[in-house]
Amino acid sequence: MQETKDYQTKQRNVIMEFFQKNSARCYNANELYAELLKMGESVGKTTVYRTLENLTQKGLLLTFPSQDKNGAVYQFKTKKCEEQDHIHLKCNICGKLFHLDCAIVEEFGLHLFEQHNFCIDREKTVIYGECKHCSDKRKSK
Amino acid sequence: MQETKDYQTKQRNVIMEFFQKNSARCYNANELYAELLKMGESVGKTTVYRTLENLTQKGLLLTFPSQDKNGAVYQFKTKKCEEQDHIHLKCNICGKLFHLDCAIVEEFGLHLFEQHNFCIDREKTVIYGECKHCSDKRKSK
DNA sequence: TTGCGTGCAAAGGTTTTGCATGGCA
DNA sequence: TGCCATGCAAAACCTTTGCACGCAA
Repeated sequence: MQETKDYQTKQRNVIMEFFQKNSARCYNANELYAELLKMGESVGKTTVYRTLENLTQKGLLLTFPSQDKNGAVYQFKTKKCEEQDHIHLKCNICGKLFHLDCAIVEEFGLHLFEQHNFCIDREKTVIYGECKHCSDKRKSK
Repeated sequence: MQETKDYQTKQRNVIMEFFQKNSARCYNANELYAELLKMGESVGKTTVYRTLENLTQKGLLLTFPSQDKNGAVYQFKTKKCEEQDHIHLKCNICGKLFHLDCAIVEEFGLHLFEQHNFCIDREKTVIYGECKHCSDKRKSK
């Protein structure tokens, strides 16, 4: 789509630092825009969008298609994400992302491939559900 | 959100019949609108949206959040979808939906729950990848 | 007849594009 | 200096809402 040039600009650095510091959760374009404003680091909304796309293409951010009406969300791609055989779990309630880094992923993928002729795309696949924290909270109410 | 009343209207029937006849793949609102037009069964776009929501609420359609920029996609919910312990596989290439109806789903869910404290949401989770048909086609090129 | 369903027009929200200006290398 | 990045305004989309009219029950 767009070439990946690489000028080191203030805006790009600010956004990248923001995601690194807040790597536990994901943000949509608006939230990011608002957070940057709050920090006094105003970045135009157009630039926010273009930077999000650019960083995703470079493999520095993960992009999740919107599950609600608030648009796609973005999250810092940690070292863990580079590891081959893991998959993402995402909590419907708190939105937190977990890395399922376990032999079962390999087993599951192999089973799908051998028994069902389906080759899983680990990058794109996200398993939705409820994490322990949110499930405990819900039950204690 | 919206109450689920149930008037039997021409538009609703047309849309429902369309999905039943084309249950192998999914359509977004625009595609559905265009297909109906092509068939000479003009249905207003507003009605298309409202009907898609209505049918989804009634459990007659599956709704998948958009993976691309073309909006959410909808597909007929076959009898298979009612069965408890299955999960959806979706091919990135042809868009076809498969039903993984196999003991491994139960195993996988149990493992996630017991070992990782994560309770999978089978309705919302879609496993993306490449189906045999598309993978064969790609390899033969 | 009652009240939901329909569809037009318009609004709302997210994301993209055109274009002049600014800033990195 | 050359060229990409930025950001404003405007456009392009998808989707929802308001409202008057149509139609099923």
